[in-house]
Amino acid sequence: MENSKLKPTESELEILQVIWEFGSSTVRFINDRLNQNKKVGYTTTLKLMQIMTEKGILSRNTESRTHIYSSLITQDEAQQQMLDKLLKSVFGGSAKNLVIQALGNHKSTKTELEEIKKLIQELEGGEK
Amino acid sequence: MENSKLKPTESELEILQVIWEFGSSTVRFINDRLNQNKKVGYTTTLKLMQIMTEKGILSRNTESRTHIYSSLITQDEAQQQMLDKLLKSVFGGSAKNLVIQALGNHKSTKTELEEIKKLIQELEGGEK
DNA sequence: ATTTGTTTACGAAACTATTCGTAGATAAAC
DNA sequence: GTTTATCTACGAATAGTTTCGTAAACAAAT
Repeated sequence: MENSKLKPTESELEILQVIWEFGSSTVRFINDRLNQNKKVGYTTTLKLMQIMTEKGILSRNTESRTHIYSSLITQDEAQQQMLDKLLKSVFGGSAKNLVIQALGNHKSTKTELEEIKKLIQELEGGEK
Repeated sequence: MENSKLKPTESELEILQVIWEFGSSTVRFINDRLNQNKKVGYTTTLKLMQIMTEKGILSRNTESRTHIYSSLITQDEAQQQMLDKLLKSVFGGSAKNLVIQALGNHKSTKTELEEIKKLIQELEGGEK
């Protein structure tokens, strides 16, 4: 309920992704990771992470000289929030359309499809 | 293949949504629509639509004094593109996770769920 | 014809996001 | 202990987005 309004920017999401995948990290580690995809200066990443800390997206442990940053928002929260936004802004609020696009255009394994089917069964059971 | 790189901003999406829903429109019409949700000046909307035209997101018919704007990108294209981005940036590329979140947290009718199940059947049939 | 209203064009202000250079502190290497 | 490398802090430049005021052209109303 606290951070319900937080919407990470593009660059901030890239940083969050690293933390979500590898856990709390240093600026160095994250910057190295980012540089596997595109060139970005160390102080750029540092600055971004400092800003994110001010915004309440990250927290940091400053005990040692090299600070260690953690995410204050879970991947789940971010997923939920951004999905909501996309749903409203581009899919006219229809989850069905979104799901159909997602399934239709991105290969999913048979196992994955089975899992989704199972979920649908449960949902159908739960609703009247 | 032309506009594959176009990523509409927040405000631009709001304008596109109106055009997608009602078809080619004037600035006046779109601005009135937008003002049903939030206050926004006429010239603000005008300016945005002019910029969108420069970017190649909209085209316009200037025969009469009151210009008529059309979208150069379809809702489908926008959906596909933004879904891709969301998938990569927040869902680690897993369409399954995205679908599960979408279905789990947004009420869908039984009919909708059936349609999705049908789609999955087709997909399973098509794949080996 | 004059006033009033509507439209486009233009420019610039306000705000946000992104980038990085420089300086100073601390640690590591020698 | 001096040099070298690494780190944070800070400020500022750049770029992108959003906002709107003003002016000029034109149309409608009177």
